[in-house]
Amino acid sequence: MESGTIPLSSIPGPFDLQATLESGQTFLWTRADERTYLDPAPREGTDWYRTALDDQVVAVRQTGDALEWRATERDPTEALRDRLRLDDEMAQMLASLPDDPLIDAATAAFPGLRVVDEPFFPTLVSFILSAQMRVERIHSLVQSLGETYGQPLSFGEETVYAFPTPEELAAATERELRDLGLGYRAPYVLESAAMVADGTLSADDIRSLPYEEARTRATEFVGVGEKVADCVLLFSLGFTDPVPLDTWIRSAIEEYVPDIEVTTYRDTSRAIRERFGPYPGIAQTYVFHYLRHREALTAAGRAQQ
DNA sequence: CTCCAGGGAGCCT
DNA sequence: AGGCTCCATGGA
Repeated sequence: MESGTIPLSSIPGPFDLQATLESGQTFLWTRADERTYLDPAPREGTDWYRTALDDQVVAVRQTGDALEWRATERDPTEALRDRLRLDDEMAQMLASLPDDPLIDAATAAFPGLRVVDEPFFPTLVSFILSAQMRVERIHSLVQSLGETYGQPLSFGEETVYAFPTPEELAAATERELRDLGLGYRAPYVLESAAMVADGTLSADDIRSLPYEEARTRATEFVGVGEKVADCVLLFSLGFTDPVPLDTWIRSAIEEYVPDIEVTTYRDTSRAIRERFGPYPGIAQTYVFHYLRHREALTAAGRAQQ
């Protein structure tokens, strides 16, 4: 077992591991203590979060002045920098966001939240599952897929499962996936996994296109409409434009930006991106996380007084 | 019991 | 193109 630290001083701008991994962008990490999302972290830093990363198990936690890591085979620092976008100049990017009351409140509530850059296929499947599903349950199902179809990797005395490859998942049956609890999404996952496995549509096919064309192309996957396509582009393909228009963001537009008429996805997206520029996806990710937790934040604020 | 969840497919006009 | 309806499942 290897171990080491990444000093927070080497990361430009604020960084918040818990907010980054528990804000519904990625469902590939698990908290070692199995507590639920956004339960308070221990005093001396966050809990350990684990994932399978490049054929080894990596665990990270954040302390007062560093990211500590443990890995079964080799130093994962470079991979962590890529996935958690540790090299982004966050202070500069946050300062460049428009001066808007909602964005200001969201960035102030969780400074250090970063938009992740996770692998394409697990992200595609995760957000196919996300249709009409709570964040916590998406996480539970993604973990179940790993435990059922993914490769086991030892982590000390414990076992961590990699997310299944397209081939491994495409070999499942609809009956099995329905028994796992995927419901009507089971055939969507199977068909899209087969499309990736046989090369019908790849991450590179989508990545190379201009944003709106990429979004349309991604909807060729089964179970992927414009909203899910936006999530995949934002959280796994490096696009900074997507503003996934889910129920939270749509209601936020009606409440905070009433002059934007919510019509078609394309036109609403264009209008909100104009307001959220120059990094609409980052602004959206902050706003989504803030909206889902602002009641708790308000309650905590009252408790402190 | 009802209602709802980071929506999308299929079918209708 | 835009508007319906149905879709599984679990938790509040």
